[in-house]
Amino acid sequence: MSAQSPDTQSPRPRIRDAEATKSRILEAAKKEFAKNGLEGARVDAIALEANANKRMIYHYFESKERLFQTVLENAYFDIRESEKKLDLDSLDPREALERLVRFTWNYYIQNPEFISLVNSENLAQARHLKSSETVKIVSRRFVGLVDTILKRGVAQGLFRKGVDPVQLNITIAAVSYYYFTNQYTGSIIFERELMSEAAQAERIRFNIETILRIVSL
Amino acid sequence: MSAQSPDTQSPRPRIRDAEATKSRILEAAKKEFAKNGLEGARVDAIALEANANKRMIYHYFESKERLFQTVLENAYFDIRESEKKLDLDSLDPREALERLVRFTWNYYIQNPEFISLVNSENLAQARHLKSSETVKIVSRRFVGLVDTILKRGVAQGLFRKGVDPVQLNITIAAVSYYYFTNQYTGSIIFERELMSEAAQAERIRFNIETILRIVSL
DNA sequence: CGCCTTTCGCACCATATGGTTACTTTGGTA
DNA sequence: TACCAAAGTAACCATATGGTGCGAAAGGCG
Repeated sequence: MSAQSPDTQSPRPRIRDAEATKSRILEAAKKEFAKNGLEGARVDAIALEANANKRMIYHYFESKERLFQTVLENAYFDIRESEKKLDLDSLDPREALERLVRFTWNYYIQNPEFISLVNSENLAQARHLKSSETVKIVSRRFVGLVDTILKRGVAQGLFRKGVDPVQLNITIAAVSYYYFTNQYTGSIIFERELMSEAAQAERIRFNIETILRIVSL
Repeated sequence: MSAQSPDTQSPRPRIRDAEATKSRILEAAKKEFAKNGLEGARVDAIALEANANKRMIYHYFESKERLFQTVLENAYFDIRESEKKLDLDSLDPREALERLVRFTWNYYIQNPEFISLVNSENLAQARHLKSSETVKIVSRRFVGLVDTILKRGVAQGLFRKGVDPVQLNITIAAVSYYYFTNQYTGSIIFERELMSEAAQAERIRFNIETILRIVSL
């Protein structure tokens, strides 16, 4: 990089961009909260990582707690947005379920912060989510997704009747979520490298089979 | 309460009981770590709850980190001890699986700290468990449990062949564990009281059915 | 009984942490 | 172009926190 000016100590002109700064803070906060939990996360570390001044965090987000809340709400919003793009209604019900199971897995892989954030929120007894209307709204659509698939499967004589869509939903999340969130203790207890490519492929297969067996006649 | 003596400020004679003190500290630590996580837990709070002096914690356990490690190892030891008492080998394979699923559920209900401790340890990337030989040993027996049931089921023509006992083990834990650890966010997202007696009974039923469907022919 | 190891308690420390005060700089606009 | 609200910075603060130094008392043992 060449010298921009012959200044003795060019105090690089501060760029004013509120949106960019906010977004850098949010990204850094997501990382830090995910890595160290709500209590373990350090506001100074977030400021540093975001390349922002700590004061800005309090300026835009009021407190560490509220920053966490914003990060969490965004995380829920993002996963539900991704689900919207799945277009499951055009698929055979069995394939739709399989795609949903695969999607869940891949989302956790690509967004490892999500699980950790949710864990932190549960440790906090969901006190940040209680007041969040957005999360409730986006979640409703999500539950409807599986319900529709189930109904279509039953109508086509592919699935058995009486499967509770909420229980199925929970189970679809559970079989992937548990695997990831307990990957460290799991690898020790089962004396098996759970995160290798081979192990992952095997687990996805098993999960798809599990979910299809739940709904099968 | 009557005055025990006419002393001006009877400094109640200190009772010396190392084992009792250690055990009170461990119990208090389990509670505090489970409630607030490894980072959120406060050593002062543990001392207070244990009715012990903070100095004793460092005397017996060296550091907060090592105290956590001890609590965690004990927790794993306890759950494996309980499983030993299940006597699954005398049961019909299907009933053995059902009993194991029920046991897992009940254990989490009766020992809510367990899940939270394991979550904390995974946030810490299992760094406290890595050096623990005891955990590895007691875990081995645990995996063998399901393997035996599966083999017996296959031999009796009740279960299909080729089910990986580790995958099944993980799934048995997953369907209960996820439900509990995400009970707070879950109740919001699914807009349903997940911890009512009725909801719990329904979930146990669903879990048993899920596990039996995985192994069925 | 007197000794001495172990258990226990108080006061204290260095540091880290969430949060704030007070100030400077930027850049859109009247 | 001068103004001023908003964006940004640095130094600072009160407090909480994990961890210790050191002395006192308990009680088993010779």
